[in-house]
Amino acid sequence: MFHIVERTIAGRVAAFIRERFGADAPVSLEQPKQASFGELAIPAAFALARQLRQNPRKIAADFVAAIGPIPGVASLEVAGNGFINVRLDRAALAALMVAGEAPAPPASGGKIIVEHTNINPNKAAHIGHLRNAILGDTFVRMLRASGRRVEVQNYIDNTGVQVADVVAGFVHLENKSAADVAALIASPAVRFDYYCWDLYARVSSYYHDHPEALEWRPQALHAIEHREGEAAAIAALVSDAIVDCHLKTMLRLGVYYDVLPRESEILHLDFWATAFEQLKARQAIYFETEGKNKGCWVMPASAFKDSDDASGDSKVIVRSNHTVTYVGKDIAYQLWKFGLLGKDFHYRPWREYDHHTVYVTTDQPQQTSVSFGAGYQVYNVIDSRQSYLQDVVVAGLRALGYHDQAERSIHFSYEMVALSPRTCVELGIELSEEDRQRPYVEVSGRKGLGVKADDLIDKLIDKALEEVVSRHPEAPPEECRRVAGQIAVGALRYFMLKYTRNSIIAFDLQEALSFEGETGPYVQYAAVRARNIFRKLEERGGTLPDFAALLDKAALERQLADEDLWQFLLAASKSGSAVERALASGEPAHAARYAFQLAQAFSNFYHGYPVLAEENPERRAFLLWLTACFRSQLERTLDVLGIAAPEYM
RNA sequence: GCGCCCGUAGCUCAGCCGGAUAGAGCGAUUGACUUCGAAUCAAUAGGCCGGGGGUUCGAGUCCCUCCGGGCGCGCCA
Repeated sequence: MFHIVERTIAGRVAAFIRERFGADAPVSLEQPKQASFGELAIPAAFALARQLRQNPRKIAADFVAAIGPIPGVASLEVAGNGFINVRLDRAALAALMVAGEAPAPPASGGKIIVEHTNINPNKAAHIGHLRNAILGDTFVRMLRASGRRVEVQNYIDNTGVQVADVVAGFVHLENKSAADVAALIASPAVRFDYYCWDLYARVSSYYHDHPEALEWRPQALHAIEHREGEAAAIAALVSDAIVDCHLKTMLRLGVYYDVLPRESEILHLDFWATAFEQLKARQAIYFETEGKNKGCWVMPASAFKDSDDASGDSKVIVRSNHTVTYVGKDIAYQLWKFGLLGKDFHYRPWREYDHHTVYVTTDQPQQTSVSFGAGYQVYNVIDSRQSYLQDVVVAGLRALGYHDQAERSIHFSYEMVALSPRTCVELGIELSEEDRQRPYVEVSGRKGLGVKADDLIDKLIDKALEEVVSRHPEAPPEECRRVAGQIAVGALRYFMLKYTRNSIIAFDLQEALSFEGETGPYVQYAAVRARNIFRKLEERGGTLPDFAALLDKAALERQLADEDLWQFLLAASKSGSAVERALASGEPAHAARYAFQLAQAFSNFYHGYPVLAEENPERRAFLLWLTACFRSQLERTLDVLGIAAPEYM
């Protein structure tokens, strides 16, 4: 509700600046440092001062004198050396809220594609993947909450080196046939993704000890690419089974996808050939005739680097053996995402969730009429280590003349998840003396180490279950387990979200398992307590008062004269504003922080104002109504973060 | 060597386009359960915002430089 008022004020101020000063300054509203300064501050006078070469304080004074009344605003005051502080009409804002939140507008605007997760389908997911998926999924939820149309893609590299290595392991180290692997997948006694996790580690160390074995890799890759023989059959079995494992893991966290575009279809539908023709025709790449890249098609360094010196290394797109690099395929894929390739996949349903179907690409024409891609804007959630390659992809678009699309290709980058030294020790990872001194240890490069996503979730659930059972010994076990699951997911999602994207997370088991302080469970607990007040009311045979009848403008005016109550209401009105801010800054962490602040405000309110014990009827109605506001905003914000509000805790 | 990121309280981090007295959580110390459940709340201590220069009415935020740390820079993906 608050952001609607915010928007009204910003619009009115911008219009006023236009007509009076003839300037088109963008109007931003800030939150004043202190609550006593009012609810909003307009710093516009500073920008105008520079333009008009006048004292900002004087401009602010003129401004306040001339602007006239603004709906929802009680007063404007000049403060500091040129701030204009806004005091809202408390009862007016509250009356809007009593009348009810305006219905969410239908999804509008161009389709936004968010690609995330993108795990190699050759082994179980680990904590680094969790950060990717949680970040991507939360961003998707934020976009949808603000009325954007979104399509979620999870790219599957089912023909790459990592799959090939596991295939080589099955063939050469384990002498398994496709039928053996199929039996392994079907066996209830085997966790296939964990099995492959270990096998992949074994293959890697075997390569290390027997370098000659490395030739297995190109053999497997060739077989997979041409769909020949046992190796190709095993590769298909492995990647399909592992994709199912990944989707199941992500489902535990409430992460869903719309479509799984696969590398195999990019190959077999000749996406690259089409992109290659475009790149050659527009001279975005050229055939190198000399130097170390002789015989390759390359993109000049000047296309993707700022420096104008041509000395930088150009990027090979097509190798001298005529095969295309990863970046080349990625350019083709990015073109498809914008509907610029002039080609499309075919699609078939892959799996069915609650009431949601995930589609997968196929090279065979289908009956279904679904379509994907052709987005207006594209977010690629990929860790920051790949920013160089992402730059090359965007440069490819630009070199083809697609400047707008290049602008709307956003590398939604984030830093890695490392482990804290003590967590390494706990997991039995040997550390050098140097590592022990570091704040964190990067571990994902060390094959077979690291923390599996499902293990972590299980550990969190066990811990939460202990706490739930100790508090509710009488509750049925399955119910406790469900609540524990919600708490575990809340803890994990919040932990991954509370850091801004380019902060390295030093993952610490103890810290992640802690349910106190700035955590998901803290926010969940606030939501539970808000709900409990209404449950208690019902248990005592009370009924919900008619808020609209009891809380007229005069009543709201009386109640909101209490500064603390006004601050509480204000906090509870800002969820829309917080999501918009998080979206604008591209930081889901900002939404997470708001959730925490809201929960803090409620806990504070909870202690200071016994709602049900209140005897004055108007006051009691108001406190109940405020509780309802807190409750709906807490639940709404948790939902945007992908965190459930449990029945009890 | 080149490019990108980071350096803020003992620890982990916020700090929105440059604005008012730099904020949280954890840890420490001290209080609050006969109350709508203490997974909570209140209070205290803790800061040369890595160093130095600049830009201006005004810098944690922008520019330069130095120091310290991380990550990239393949005809791997």
